[in-house]
Amino acid sequence: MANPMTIARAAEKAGVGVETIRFYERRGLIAQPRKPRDGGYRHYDLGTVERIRFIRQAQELGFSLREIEELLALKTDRQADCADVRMQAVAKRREVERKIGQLEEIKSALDALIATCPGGGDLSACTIMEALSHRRATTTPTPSQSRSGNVETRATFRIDGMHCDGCARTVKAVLLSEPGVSEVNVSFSRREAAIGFDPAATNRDRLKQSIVRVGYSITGSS
Amino acid sequence: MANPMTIARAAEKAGVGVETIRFYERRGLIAQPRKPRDGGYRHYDLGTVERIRFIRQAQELGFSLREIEELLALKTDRQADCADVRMQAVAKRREVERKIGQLEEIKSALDALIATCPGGGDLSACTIMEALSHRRATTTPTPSQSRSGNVETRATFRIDGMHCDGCARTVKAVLLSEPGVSEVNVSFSRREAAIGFDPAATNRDRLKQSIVRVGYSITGSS
DNA sequence: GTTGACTCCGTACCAATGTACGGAGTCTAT
DNA sequence: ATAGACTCCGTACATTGGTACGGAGTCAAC
Repeated sequence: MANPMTIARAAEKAGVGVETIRFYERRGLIAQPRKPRDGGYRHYDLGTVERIRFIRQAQELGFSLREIEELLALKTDRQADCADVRMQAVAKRREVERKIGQLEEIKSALDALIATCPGGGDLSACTIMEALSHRRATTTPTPSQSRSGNVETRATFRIDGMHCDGCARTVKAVLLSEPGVSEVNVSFSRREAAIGFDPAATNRDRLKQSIVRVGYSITGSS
Repeated sequence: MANPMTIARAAEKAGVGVETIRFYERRGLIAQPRKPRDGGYRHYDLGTVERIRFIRQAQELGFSLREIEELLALKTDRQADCADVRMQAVAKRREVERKIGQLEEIKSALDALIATCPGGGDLSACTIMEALSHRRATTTPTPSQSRSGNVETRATFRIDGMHCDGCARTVKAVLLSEPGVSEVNVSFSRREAAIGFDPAATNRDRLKQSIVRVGYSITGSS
């Protein structure tokens, strides 16, 4: 072995800093290679470099180290199924979508403020400052949660990710295949699904999950 | 004075916790009212409550405490002009827009991953894990990767099953997530995909497969 | 056989935005 | 006058993802 890979070389190959590797080792994301028996420096192998690259790729997609830990655990789990991974990805997409939505709201609010601003002059006339002082929160109040008996219940979900009527049909079919669902209307144009179901046989969360599992996301419900 | 406003009441009026007020005081965002001469508890006035509300409103619009500090400084500055405030708002909007763009990119990448995933089965077949292990960073466009001396090759596929522009975008995202693919144009109206790729990294069959896997079919190629 | 680069390890620190704790003082109602 | 609630103050902790430092050991080259 002419040139064993020490930590700095591994870091370079993986595109991270030496301290970052040590940090990942402390976090348990990667195993710390054992020192050679005769002492001296640790030797890193390509598998570890690969693992670090995996971590960075996942980070770029918005996964946190904690989530990546789970992904890596799946990797070595013989029982693990591709569906597990897919669910993580779908959940993450939903999260990203939610964040985008929030930022869009912020942007509109800023747009509105900027639009009304006279653009100059005394601060006392500044509509932005004015607005910041008195604007009401945009956050929605708590909806009342009426836990019903076994009467037929209705739910409406706002769905993101549908591209066309074909997508809407897929969603409808999936919902109809769920137990306890009696009636479904999915509108592609309104991006929503209206569902009638028996609360004794299923619940909103199960319905949501069934939609998410086929690759769409729920951005609201009523 | 019947009922002086102590910190807990101020906190409640402002909609924050007591500790948060203390924290803002330490940060210098709000002044700490002086204790009455006879000792005892501090009295808060409505101006302070108003100021705290201002802070929270600005936070909701994405301003950091540091930025809010500047905004608040402007507030008491006789020289300050409305244009200063407006500039802050415009800068913040740009920042928000940039963040949205980044998240959109992440979302597309996730979309592509989710779309290619078989949705179940052994992990070794999981395209998401596969992609995370080998996906090239999106941050490095590296357009002139001509290190291999390979010729860029072009292919055009005729695709069946696309319903809308959303489908076309899906196909595009999927193709771009394939290794070796440098350029993709998918036209929904013409039902075709034009692809530029590195023949050393992939081939026409792999590209076709990636399209078929997400639910479309190839009816011709050139 | 020494110099310079690198590694090892523990620990401390960074940013941002709070939250929590503990002990002592104070206020208010009964 | 005493219980219970509240305040004051300083300090520590939480979260996320690393960076930085310092002293000691090790390796390779000249």
